[in-house]
Amino acid sequence: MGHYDVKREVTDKYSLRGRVFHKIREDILNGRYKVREELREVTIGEEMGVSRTPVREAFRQLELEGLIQIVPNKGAYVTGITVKDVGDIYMIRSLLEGLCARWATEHISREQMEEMEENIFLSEFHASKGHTEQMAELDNRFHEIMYEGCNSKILEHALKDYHQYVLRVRRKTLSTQTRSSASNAEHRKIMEAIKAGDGDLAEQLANRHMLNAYENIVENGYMEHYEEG
Amino acid sequence: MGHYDVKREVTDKYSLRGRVFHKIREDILNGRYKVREELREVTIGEEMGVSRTPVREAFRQLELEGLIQIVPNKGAYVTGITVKDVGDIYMIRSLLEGLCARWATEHISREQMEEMEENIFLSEFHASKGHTEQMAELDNRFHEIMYEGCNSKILEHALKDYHQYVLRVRRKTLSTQTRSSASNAEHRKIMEAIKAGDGDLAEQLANRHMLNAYENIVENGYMEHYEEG
DNA sequence: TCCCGCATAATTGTATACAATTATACGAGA
DNA sequence: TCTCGTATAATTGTATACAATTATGCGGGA
Repeated sequence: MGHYDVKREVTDKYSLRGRVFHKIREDILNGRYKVREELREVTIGEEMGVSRTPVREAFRQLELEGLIQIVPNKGAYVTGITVKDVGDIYMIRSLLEGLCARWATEHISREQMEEMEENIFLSEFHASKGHTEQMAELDNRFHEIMYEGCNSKILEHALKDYHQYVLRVRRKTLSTQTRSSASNAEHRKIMEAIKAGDGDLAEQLANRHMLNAYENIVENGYMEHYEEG
Repeated sequence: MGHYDVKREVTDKYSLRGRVFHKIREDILNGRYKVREELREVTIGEEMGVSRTPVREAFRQLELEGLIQIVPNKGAYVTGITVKDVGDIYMIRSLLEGLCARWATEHISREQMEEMEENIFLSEFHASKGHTEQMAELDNRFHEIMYEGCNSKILEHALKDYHQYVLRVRRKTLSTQTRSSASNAEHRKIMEAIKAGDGDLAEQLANRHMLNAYENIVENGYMEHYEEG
């Protein structure tokens, strides 16, 4: 997990290596590359019209992110997210989102607070209309606002990382109306606790929010196509 | 992070990139390269008698480990840890080490348990002799055993990351006799809780262990030469 | 048929050449 | 003297060539 440095994350996209990195990452998260699939340097290079050099460098980064595994002199293989991994991540997130909510209570800016309120307002509107796509987008954004509002680059980066990592599962989860509405209600309560300056409550609610999301995933069998763990 | 992992860690050291990676890493942690110092590809390559290619790949890995920062088209700079970063990491670690201890209680293997007991035995021996170097090494190892024993690749990865990240501070901390002894005592209690199968207690103790370590750092001003946050 | 060994191909590891970008130095003009 | 612009050097980014390693296929022998 790379720490901090927002600047780089942007600039990176304009180098070939950065583009290769982001593309492979997306392709893995979107399921284009299957688990255990071997990624060849030349093949990917040809696909993107670049040489092996930037591809190799991207591989090294992807390995440290845990998305692929490089066996020396052999190749790069897509690592799978197991059912257990998803569970672990939700447990970890439960703790960290709680901490994040607590810190956000202390450090969130006026603008961020306003965006959060607006986010919930909009979510409730789209919920009443059944706009699942927008709701999913707003749900993601709610968490990002909180990450940014906690005033900790380290925690923000860690949470964004995990958030990304379980994106495939989340997309499915939020497509169901009932969970999405429940999620909205939980967001509102978290927001209100942050606004009221009640750090303990905010932490507890954010904590519970993650556990609820995970329970929903398990109950509905959204992980059925993941690896056994 | 599957079955190939161990092989790679070993083989890695016999590739040029692996050697470069480990050497730079050591040099940064040992303070040979100062914060904000620029690392040049050719210079390091010449020092080690290799070309830029393996050096560049090592840089990409070091960046994700958070030890250096690469500014596109400019260079690689040794990153500084801010005082706030260290604090944030210890708060995050407090939560995650707690979770790790709880999970270790449920999943630690017989061999790992034995190594943990041996670790504490040895630590106490070296403490009585005043061998600070060995004590620091054993302290690090204690945590790694717990990380490995929690049976979660995700959590293990995250904790090893943070562990490594604050290593520079830790080396100073553990060089003081008093904290080191206190740390030993806390390790023993954690180990006993794990062995007794008391997950709640193990979590609580591991939690407290991190907070104590952090308090010690703050009280003794070990972060005075770090960046302002 | 099965298994071994060797030649060949495919793939990764490293070095080098060249392109693009950024830093530096120096002189002209005010 | 100071500032700006340009030429030059230094450094990183990418492509390509070659070396080392690993995979593949085929023939011979039991």
